[in-house]
Amino acid sequence: MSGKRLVRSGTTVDQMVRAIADRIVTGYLRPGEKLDESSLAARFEVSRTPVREALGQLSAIGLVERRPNRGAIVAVVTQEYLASMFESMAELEAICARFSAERMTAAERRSLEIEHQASARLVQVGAEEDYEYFNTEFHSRLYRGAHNTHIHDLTVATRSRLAPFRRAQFMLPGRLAKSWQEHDVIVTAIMRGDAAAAGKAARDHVSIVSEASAVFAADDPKSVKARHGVKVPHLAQSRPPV
Amino acid sequence: MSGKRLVRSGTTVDQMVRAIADRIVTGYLRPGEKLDESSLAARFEVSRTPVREALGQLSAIGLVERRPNRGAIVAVVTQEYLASMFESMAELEAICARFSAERMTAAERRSLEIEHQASARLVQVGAEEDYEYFNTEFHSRLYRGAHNTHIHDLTVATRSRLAPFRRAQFMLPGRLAKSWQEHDVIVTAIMRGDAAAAGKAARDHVSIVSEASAVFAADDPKSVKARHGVKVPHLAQSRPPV
DNA sequence: CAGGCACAAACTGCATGCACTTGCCTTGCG
DNA sequence: CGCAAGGCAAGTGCATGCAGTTTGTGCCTG
Repeated sequence: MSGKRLVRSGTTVDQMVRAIADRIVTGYLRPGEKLDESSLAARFEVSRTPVREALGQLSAIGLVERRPNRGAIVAVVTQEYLASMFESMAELEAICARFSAERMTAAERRSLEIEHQASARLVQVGAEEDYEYFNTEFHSRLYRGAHNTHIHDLTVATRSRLAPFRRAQFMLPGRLAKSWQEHDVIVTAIMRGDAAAAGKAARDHVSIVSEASAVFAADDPKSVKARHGVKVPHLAQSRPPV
Repeated sequence: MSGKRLVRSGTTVDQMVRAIADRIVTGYLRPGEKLDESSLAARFEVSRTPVREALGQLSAIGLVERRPNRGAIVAVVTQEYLASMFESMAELEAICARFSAERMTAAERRSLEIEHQASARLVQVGAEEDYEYFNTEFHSRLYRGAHNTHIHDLTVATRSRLAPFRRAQFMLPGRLAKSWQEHDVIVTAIMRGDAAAAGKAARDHVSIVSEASAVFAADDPKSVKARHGVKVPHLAQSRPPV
């Protein structure tokens, strides 16, 4: 029984959405795990109603899967769907990088470069956790630098859905240096205003991450896709891992 | 009033989501319009609970906007955010077209070509409504042809959010012929397997539609509350972080 | 006469209650 | 011993009730 009042902002439903989403994105709740309304309600000391609404919203954005009359589970992502998300991510990042190369203000470019250089030290000392923070920040800058709110939203949403699978690559040796060098290519292209090169570099960067993570998919035949209706993933990203 | 929708599939909440989303996407409910829980509940002859849940889900996917303790309204899209959606749409369609050019099966290519040719007649006789059906079908084929479920989802979602604004262009004279010709460029590129050309053609196609529709945005807070003007630069139209 | 101020109506947000569905386990029968 | 039917517990889905908040209106005051 650790967290009760985790976040005090917003309505109870909002808090539930954040709390549950956070647990899914961070991997604390794993794909396929059952999400019992009563248990969650008891766990967070609220009634079932806000929990229900939260599950409905999470289902709408694709983080959980709801079977009518049969409860909700953390969305199971098939190998195939995971691959499609990584590929989408590569394309979305490529778009952001392209736009960033064309549209970032002088101030944005400066910040990007400065922060990027600052993170170089972390690579040398092998500060994984701290680097991760800079890494998240780096990508966020790219998304914002595109100066396109909707692309930003789509990218952030996709990124957060990939988060549980991305953490897999933490342990790969030499990843930090490699990541930094890839970032460096992107930054250089952006500073030059070379949209095409920035796009390509960003796409390649994600593709490499993808390969390192793909192993962790559950290639369950149960598909999370194949559903009707408007399904619009919209999820702002959660706080960087502390 | 168009009578209640007695769709028997799914739960009451699902029906509400579909019913309300439908009214928003088709423009029957307009941006800024208030969505009163009690009224909707009475209107559809259910209790407030499923209506509430539906509004929550629609809010999660961005179709409606919720102000805590102050009710829900159909999401108001600023000129700027609309532009960002159209631009995103162009990029997403470009991706789909590129992938389609590379990945469509022989059968998919054949169907695409056949249907496309079939719609040529409709242009000649000026059958707007019928052409619209083929147009939708055409784009859907592109999205599916990309063989990437997540990109498909993102694209469909974005498209549905743009639907209310897209309908504006119906009335432009000569649009049918122009649209068909643009489709033709895309089809030709896909048949050739020329990904780059297909992508460019698709992007241009959307861009043109965008110009025809942009006029219909509600960029000033005239019909809506002026309080919406308080916004942070980049997160102008974003929903509060989940 | 303008500008609050307070009260009231309306509405949202959450809790609770109840009916119905599902899955499991028992029990009876072949 | 296997299997099917029935009943039971657990859990979901929706309705309703109540408390807290917001908003509109009329009155009071300067």
